[in-house]
Amino acid sequence: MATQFGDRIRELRTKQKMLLRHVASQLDVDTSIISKIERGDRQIKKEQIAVLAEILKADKEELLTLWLADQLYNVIEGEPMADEALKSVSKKIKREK
Amino acid sequence: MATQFGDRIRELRTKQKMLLRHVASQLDVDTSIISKIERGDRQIKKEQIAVLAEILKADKEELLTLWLADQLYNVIEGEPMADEALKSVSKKIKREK
DNA sequence: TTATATTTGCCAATATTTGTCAAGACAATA
DNA sequence: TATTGTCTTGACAAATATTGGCAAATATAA
Repeated sequence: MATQFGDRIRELRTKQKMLLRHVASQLDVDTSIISKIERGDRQIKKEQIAVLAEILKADKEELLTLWLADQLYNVIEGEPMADEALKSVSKKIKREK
Repeated sequence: MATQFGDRIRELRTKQKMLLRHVASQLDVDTSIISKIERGDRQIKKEQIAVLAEILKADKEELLTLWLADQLYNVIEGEPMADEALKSVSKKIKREK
């Protein structure tokens, strides 16, 4: 299962003609980790997102938003009550503002 | 930090004058676990929700929805991009239907 | 083919989650 | 005050999940 985050960072990387190992060495992990993250096999750790954004010269907030959306999706995937739960949370954070 | 789920099941339990140990023994866990779940100190396991709904004679879907909302909230709590991420996920699940 | 890039499966280390137990807080009441 | 029953809390161990590295397999390009 692909992730929005993974698809996006692969797009960013390949458009800049960077190799997995370029990203990997800067993030200080094995090449295979980046491969897995891009393909949605693994989730990147939240703290790594900002670093990755720098490496890819990408907007940190954009990547974080995509990552959050993936996390949210993991929670509600396949849940019949997903819609209700999402609405409830939306209301809650609006109240908080 | 209280949870919607915890608040609700405590309400259901006390209104029926059930004790923590009544629920605990039926769920086959220690009393302290139920206490913590009600107070939001711990998350209940998803598989336990249906069982708990039976114990409390509650609507399974209602409890599951509350639980999902709590999980979603955990993901986006304190995130500036929470709103965007939520919208993105809502759209995605609508497309899926 | 050869060389390079990416993917995949598996492993050990680490981190997180789960439940138990024991001690303590609290309220009701004898 | 002492006792009883309920609930709460923290420390701990066991079970589970996550993480990254390695090496082999597979793709891609020249």
